[in-house]
Amino acid sequence: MSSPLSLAEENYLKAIYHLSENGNASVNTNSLAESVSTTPASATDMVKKLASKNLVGYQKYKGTTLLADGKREALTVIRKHRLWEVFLVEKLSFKWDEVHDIAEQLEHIKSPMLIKRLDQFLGYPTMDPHGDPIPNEAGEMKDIIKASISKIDVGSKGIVVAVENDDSLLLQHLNSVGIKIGSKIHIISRTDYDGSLSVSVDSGVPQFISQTVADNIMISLSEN
Amino acid sequence: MSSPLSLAEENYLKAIYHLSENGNASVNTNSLAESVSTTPASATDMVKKLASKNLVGYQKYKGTTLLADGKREALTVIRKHRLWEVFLVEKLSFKWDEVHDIAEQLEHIKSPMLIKRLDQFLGYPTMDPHGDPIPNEAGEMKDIIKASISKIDVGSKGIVVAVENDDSLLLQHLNSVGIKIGSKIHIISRTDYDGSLSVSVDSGVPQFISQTVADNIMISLSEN
DNA sequence: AGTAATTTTTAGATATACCTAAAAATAAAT
DNA sequence: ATTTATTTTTAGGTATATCTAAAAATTACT
Ligand SMILES: [Mn+2]
Ligand SMILES: [Mn+2]
Ligand SMILES: [Mn+2]
Ligand SMILES: [Mn+2]
Repeated sequence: MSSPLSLAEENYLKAIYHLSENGNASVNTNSLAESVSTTPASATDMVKKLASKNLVGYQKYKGTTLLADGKREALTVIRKHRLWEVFLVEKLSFKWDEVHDIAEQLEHIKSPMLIKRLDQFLGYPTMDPHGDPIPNEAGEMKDIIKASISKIDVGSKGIVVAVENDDSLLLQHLNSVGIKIGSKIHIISRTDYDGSLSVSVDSGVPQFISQTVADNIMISLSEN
Repeated sequence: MSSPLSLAEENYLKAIYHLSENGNASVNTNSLAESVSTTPASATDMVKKLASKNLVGYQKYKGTTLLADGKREALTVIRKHRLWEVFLVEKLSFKWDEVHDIAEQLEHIKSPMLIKRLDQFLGYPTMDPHGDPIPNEAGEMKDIIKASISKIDVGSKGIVVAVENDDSLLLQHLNSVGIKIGSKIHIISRTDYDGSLSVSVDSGVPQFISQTVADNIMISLSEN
């Protein structure tokens, strides 16, 4: 039916998806243009083309919304992007912050079979190295909770997505415990009396974390 | 210095490399056009552009030759293509004959680090799943010998690249021994008296192969 | 050598995805 | 309610990589 999408079309759909907070809100032309690093004039051109393919809804001066097909395409690209990021970090030992640009290229490879096999090879991950959820083939993804580890159930596993304090003493301390953005955290136990935690970092031996420190560590975990 | 090559430019350079038998001979416009599935007019246009970038030598009506820079670029693309083919077969369980089209896309991903890491992840392979040699970072590759397993030293390992006989009884027999195009063969021992062999197929238990059968099995192995 | 066949190049167009500059519509401010 | 500022669209172009049709050069054949 529809010709395969070009790299540019895929990037626009993905940008619209992100800017519309998961495909709900309407996106204005200037933000879209900025998001794909182009001019508003070019964005208008592209949005018209996407509208003619029934991927987005568009009315002059009124913004752009994803239609069902466009949302599906966007989620497919996001799925590929995040799966490749997992591959790069888990299999090729890239760091958390080195993978985005490579994934921006890999996300456009066209082969449903490749993605199926990659997903299997990676053990069907539900979260990427940045703590963002990976859509399944149907475009569904688990809800992701982002919260301080001082407020999360014992037994939970997640990825450090932020440290809410740039005190260099704190950062040095985290360094000594091996906690950094992208670390995998497993909450082993909590002492109710003082709120201190025992956590495993990147599958290592349990580490003691005081509540003061725990308050600053934000992790991302998928519900269920 | 030079702007990154486009996908089209990379494909032309690769085609010129293959058509010129490894960058030596000169390539005529019609074959080049056919090889990249385009018209001779388009090939002429592209060859002019590549010549202006000093990647190929070109004189009207006299054909095209790879220059040093063009050959280097071609070999980089071929290296990437073959490494990705190994990845697809070894890690994602694709069949020998399913990987080419996907590798045609993956070969254009731009990231020297990615290829370095991929190479390491794969254990620095020297041959792709089709028995073709993988150039190293400097563009050098091992010589590949293609010969019948009845004429190859005990201890050698290689990949089945052809079966020189389409007798259905032979093919059925090979099937029962698990030998097919792309199989990894390890020659365990040879009985001098009748030329029969004991070989391991895809790292399995040793199999008995008579000389009559062995004569028909062509494998590809890297010299060293 | 002269003609015919083939190969290759040029000329002129098309589609994609950009751009700048100007016009039009919408939103904000007085 | 005007005026002003911002956003968005249109108009007109550019670069890449294609195409077809026609011209030119080379090669092959009597
Ligand atoms: Mn990313
Ligand atoms: Mn990510
Ligand atoms: Mn191939
Ligand atoms: Mn190959």
